[in-house]
Amino acid sequence: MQAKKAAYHHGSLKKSLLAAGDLVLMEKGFKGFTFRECARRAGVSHAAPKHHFGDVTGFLSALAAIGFDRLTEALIAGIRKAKDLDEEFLATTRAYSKFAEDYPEHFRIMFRDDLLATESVELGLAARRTLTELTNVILRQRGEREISVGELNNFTKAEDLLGDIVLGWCHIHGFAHLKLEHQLPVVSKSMEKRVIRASSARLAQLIRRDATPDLR
Amino acid sequence: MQAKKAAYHHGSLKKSLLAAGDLVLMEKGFKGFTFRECARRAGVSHAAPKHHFGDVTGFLSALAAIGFDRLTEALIAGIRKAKDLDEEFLATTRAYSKFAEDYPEHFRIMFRDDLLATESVELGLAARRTLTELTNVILRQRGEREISVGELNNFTKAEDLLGDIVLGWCHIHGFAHLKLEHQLPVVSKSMEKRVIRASSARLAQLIRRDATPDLR
DNA sequence: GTCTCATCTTTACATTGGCAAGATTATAGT
DNA sequence: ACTATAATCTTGCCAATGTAAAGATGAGAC
Repeated sequence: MQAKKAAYHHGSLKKSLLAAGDLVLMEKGFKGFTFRECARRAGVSHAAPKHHFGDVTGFLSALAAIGFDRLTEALIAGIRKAKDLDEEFLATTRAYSKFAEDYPEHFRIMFRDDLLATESVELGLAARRTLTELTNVILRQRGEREISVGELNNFTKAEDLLGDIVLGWCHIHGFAHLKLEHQLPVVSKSMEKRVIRASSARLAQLIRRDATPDLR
Repeated sequence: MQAKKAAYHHGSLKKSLLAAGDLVLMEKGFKGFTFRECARRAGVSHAAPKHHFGDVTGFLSALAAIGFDRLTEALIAGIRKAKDLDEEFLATTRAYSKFAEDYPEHFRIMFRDDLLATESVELGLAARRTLTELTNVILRQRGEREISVGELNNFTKAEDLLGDIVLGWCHIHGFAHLKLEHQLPVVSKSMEKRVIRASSARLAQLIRRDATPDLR
């Protein structure tokens, strides 16, 4: 039945470990996340992961990269559904926040500089892909052309654009984070929805107004 | 010399443990934060903390409460230095972010719902004191009278005020968090300063403009 | 066909959080 | 003042963890 018997050399252990870690993170949370538990699920000894990820930091970095990729996809999917610029910024906020709710433990490790190997190129790339998507949201609000991941570095050097990115991202991220950690003064679900709708709309208007002041 | 010899009953163990935990958190970070290490520093056995804090969650909650108190103080101090409303919102953003930099590990556990005992009354109170301070920042921007901690519940029921709080807090918190975890596309220190100054100013203007549209 | 090296296992160790049972002493009741 | 009770703290224990070292296995190069 199973293609891979109990071979001494697993064959695709790295992938299996990542899949296991992904599940453990979702099922048991970061508290129950353990190198040994992941190894058990992958059907190997507890010392096996070392050759593929080094220490726990390296392993978490790989999982965080998966998280960023998933966030990027969630943003793209959310944006696609929006039918105009007003809706798009709100949709981005919602997609970002929904990701945090769907993958809370991923979200938490993704933004834990002390737990990650910041030199990891795949993690850096994944994070930049997400940032590129967010940047493009801002660029569309400003009525400017979109960019690719490779152009990100040049574009963040423009101070006014960076200002809008910070303005937008801080709001989006802050909302998602505060909501995830239950720090928002929640009165009711429906009110929260209206509030974030209004906030997003006002912020989007601010970005567009300042970007094209002559239109008003 | 030392007032308290090696008495079987420590006398003020709870305080000593909190002080020890505070130090451990700052010196070793959350990774090196250990129940036993804190007990060692307080000069008691490894099982002593249980009677005062139950499990680690309870202990962390107490430390998080200290963090919120410190944040509240930092906000008040930062706000005091500002000489007008424009500066005040920027000062709040800076004070909030500076706190995250000064006490990164506290900041991290303060916003980790899964690690804290959400039923802790002292933690809840400390968090509400911080939120009250932030609310008052918004209220002053809107030209309305300030509130005390006890009034917080009533005020967050007003949808337009809550909208402004969310707008302001998400920006302030998002910036502090993203900066702490090194996710902001930083080009240079000076540019970052200018960017956050501009962002804060624009947001403050937005809050004031919408609150008093007749003044424009 | 042999050699080399990456991959994986086994064993070992220091450390952790939590539990349980015992020691000590503060406090309250009489 | 004496005693009982409860709170506080210690000791000893357990299963589990991350990391390191040394050994086993087998894939691929030559």
